[in-house]
Amino acid sequence: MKLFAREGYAAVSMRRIAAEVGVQAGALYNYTPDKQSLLFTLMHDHMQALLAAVPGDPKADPLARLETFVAFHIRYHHDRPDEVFISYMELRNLTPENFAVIEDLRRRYEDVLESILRDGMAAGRLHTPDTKIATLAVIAMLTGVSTWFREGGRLSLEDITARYWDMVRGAVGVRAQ
Amino acid sequence: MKLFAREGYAAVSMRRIAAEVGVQAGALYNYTPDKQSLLFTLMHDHMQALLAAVPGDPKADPLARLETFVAFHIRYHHDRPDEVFISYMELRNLTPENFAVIEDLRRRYEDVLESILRDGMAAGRLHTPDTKIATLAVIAMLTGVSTWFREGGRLSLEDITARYWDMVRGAVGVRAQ
DNA sequence: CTTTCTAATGAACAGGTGTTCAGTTATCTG
DNA sequence: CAGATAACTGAACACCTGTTCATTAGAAAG
Repeated sequence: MKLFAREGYAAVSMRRIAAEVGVQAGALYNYTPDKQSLLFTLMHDHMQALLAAVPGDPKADPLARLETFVAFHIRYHHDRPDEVFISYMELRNLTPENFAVIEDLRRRYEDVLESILRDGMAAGRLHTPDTKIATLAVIAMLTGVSTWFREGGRLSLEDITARYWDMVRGAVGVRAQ
Repeated sequence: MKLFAREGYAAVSMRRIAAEVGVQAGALYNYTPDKQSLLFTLMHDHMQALLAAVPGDPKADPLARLETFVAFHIRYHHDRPDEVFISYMELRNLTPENFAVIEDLRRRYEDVLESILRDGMAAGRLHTPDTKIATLAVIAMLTGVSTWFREGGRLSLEDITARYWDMVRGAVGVRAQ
């Protein structure tokens, strides 16, 4: 995972992976049928864990759920930079069948946010003309944090989360109280 | 560019590039000193063209400039999917020196948006506690369009641009008139 | 201590990698 | 037309690629 994240799937050889864990290349094939499965397993495990971890209580207040989602997304992605990086960068190195599986999991994650936005609309707590577009925009915005945030900078992750919560509220038309 | 965008720098060989343009691999070296320069030139040209094309009249109304920037970013990136994809995905395949050059150009592009936000704040037309964070959030949000937008879908690029202009306004705290 | 089972090695396979360069072919100039 | 310049080929270099497999080493069980 470290090597794939740092240098990319195509640029890392099985021999390098083997050296990293202290064996010869042949030994890897006791654990994976091939290199492709290695990549797919990393991405699949990550997406499964993401879906299992995302909080989603349909009975709670939509705005509270939205705030929870924003904080969750930023924190979860921040804590797993390698997994996140691979899952966004190495999609094109998956076989079509494997790609379809990951795409489906990703869509299900997006659906969590879109449900929140739809419930928020129904409850009149927010106003956005297109919940699908808003979902994609919010996720792109939040995921962007992991491309530039580094510990020890001007702002803490809590500061960042507060700023993004402001921006998300504005973007999806939450009226001031 | 097509091959790098579609399959990735590391996965494409000089022989494949040569075949694509109808020559032998050796002939490519009449035009580029090495493969790395090929990648760097693509990215460098793209970033230079982007910076040359971005509209930025400092005397105009900040809100009008912001709307222009949003429409420009979406349109410009939509029209150059391969360049955009390479410039975001292949950063790690640049040598450190080349990476620094591209990073600098990217920062200069971000500065264009941040200037607009700062002027908007000074003019009291928008309200965002951190223009740097807002800049990164807005650019991530807008760039995300090119990862999912396909011609002929439910919405036209003009529809999308209108929705994103709504969301950007909300995100950076533009008060309703 | 021997047998059984698991796990790792290291060589081999068939092919691919970026890059160089002497030699050939094509194009342009006078 | 000949001469000069430019462009391209194709072989070569030294090495790396994912994957397989007979053989060896290590650990667990009886």
